[in-house]
Formats: sequence, structure tokens, C-alpha cells
Amino acid sequence: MSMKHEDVWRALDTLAAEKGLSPSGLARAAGLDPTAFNRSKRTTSRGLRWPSTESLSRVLSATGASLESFTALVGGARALGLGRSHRAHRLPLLPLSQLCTDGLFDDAGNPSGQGWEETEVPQPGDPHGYAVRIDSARLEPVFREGGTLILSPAVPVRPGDRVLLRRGEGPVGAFVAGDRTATSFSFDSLDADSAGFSTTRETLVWLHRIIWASS
DNA sequence: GTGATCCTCGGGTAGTAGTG
DNA sequence: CACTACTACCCGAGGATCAC
Repeated sequence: MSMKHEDVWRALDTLAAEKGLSPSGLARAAGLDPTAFNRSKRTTSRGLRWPSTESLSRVLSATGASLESFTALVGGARALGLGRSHRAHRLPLLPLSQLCTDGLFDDAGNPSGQGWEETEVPQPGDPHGYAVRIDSARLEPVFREGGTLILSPAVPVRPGDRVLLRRGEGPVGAFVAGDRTATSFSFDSLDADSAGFSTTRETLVWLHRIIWASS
């Protein structure tokens, strides 16, 4: 995979957001100067500026993320086209607290029907992606209140992916996908109010991978 | 806490001199 | 001419400081 400048920085921002940190907070946590990831540092009068491998290594170490997961974040941004265009694209949007409403998704799992708001994001590649505004603090510190998630029903969920899901009539929860068998899924807690659990495929109303997060 | 500006450090490289 | 060693300069990354 080739890495584009903006994708790498976007992935860094996403990693920070997933840890409940600002870019400067992430830099601080990594033992770097708080301004190391300032937006003003990402370009120079002569061109683009990249984080050093040393800085990236420190960030991965500080966040516990693997190089593989980071490149996946870069790839996730690429898949959506995030950071590659300033042309706005409209995406369906709902507050997290409204996601437990019935009838939001069609049989294919894509957003449909009334009730969706709209937001503008940089040109997504997945026409069925949607955005979620985090309107509570219950996902902190992983996802900050006021932040935005972008989810894709079309992207396959693999172990280690962060997901939103709905079981039965319950509220929507955020989890980390764990192992799966032919008939069951396991999920690790990511939401402070929830415990990890295993369940069968049938009990999941929907399961969507979080492919981007922003504060 | 964040962004802007300036400064320092270090790596890379082009140019030049020395040697065979 | 070819190769090596040395020097000077350029430039990017990150730190220091300040303003807000």
C-alpha cells in the first residue's frame, strides 16, 4: 500500500481520537513536544511534511497500537477517500442516541428511510457509509462526546476492528470485534458501561465497522 | 490547549581536493 | 579517469517560545 501524506496524518488524528486524545495530547503521550503534530507543522512553504518513523514508533508504543493496525487506519482513510479531496460529499448522519430506533437500515444493512440528518465529509468511497455524532460521554475515553464516527455496512468486520452493533431491543454499543466461529461472534468491551460478550449471529440486529473517527 | 514562528540538530548530498 | 575523503550547504523534524 502506498501511503499518502494526508492519509497518514488523518490516521494519526483518528488514532488520537480513538484514544480520546487531541493531536497535541497524543504527541505528549508519546513523549514528544505537544506541538509536534500541529496542523501548521504538516506542511512547509516548500511542500509536505511527514511524521518521522521515530515519532510514529513512539505513538504506536504509547497507544498500544500495532504497525498493522495503523496501516489499516491509513487504509481505512484511503478506502473512504478521506483526505484526498476537499470536495464535500453528503453522508447520512444520526446522533448515537438515535441509532436504536427501528427501521433505520434496509435489508442490506444500508441506511434508509426517514429520520436521517445529513453531514458533509470529504468524498467517501462507500456510497452506503453513514456518520454518527457522539452525543453522550459513555464511549469516553475511546470516543469523545461531540466527535463523529463514520461507519461502513459494506466493510467486512474482522477481529480487532472497532464496531457499533445493536442486539435485540437493546441500545447501540461500541465494541472491539473478537474471534468468530461459523455461528457465533465475541466482542470485547469498548464502552465503559458494557461488558464483553459472545452471541450468535441471529441476535445481532446489525453490526457495522467503524472505519473513521474524529473529535 | 492550540497554533504560529523561529531555532537547533542531524541526515543527505553536491562540490572539491587528494590519491592511485 | 576512477575512486575516496572531506567540507559546506540544504532541508526536514522536532523543540522552544509566545500569543491567543
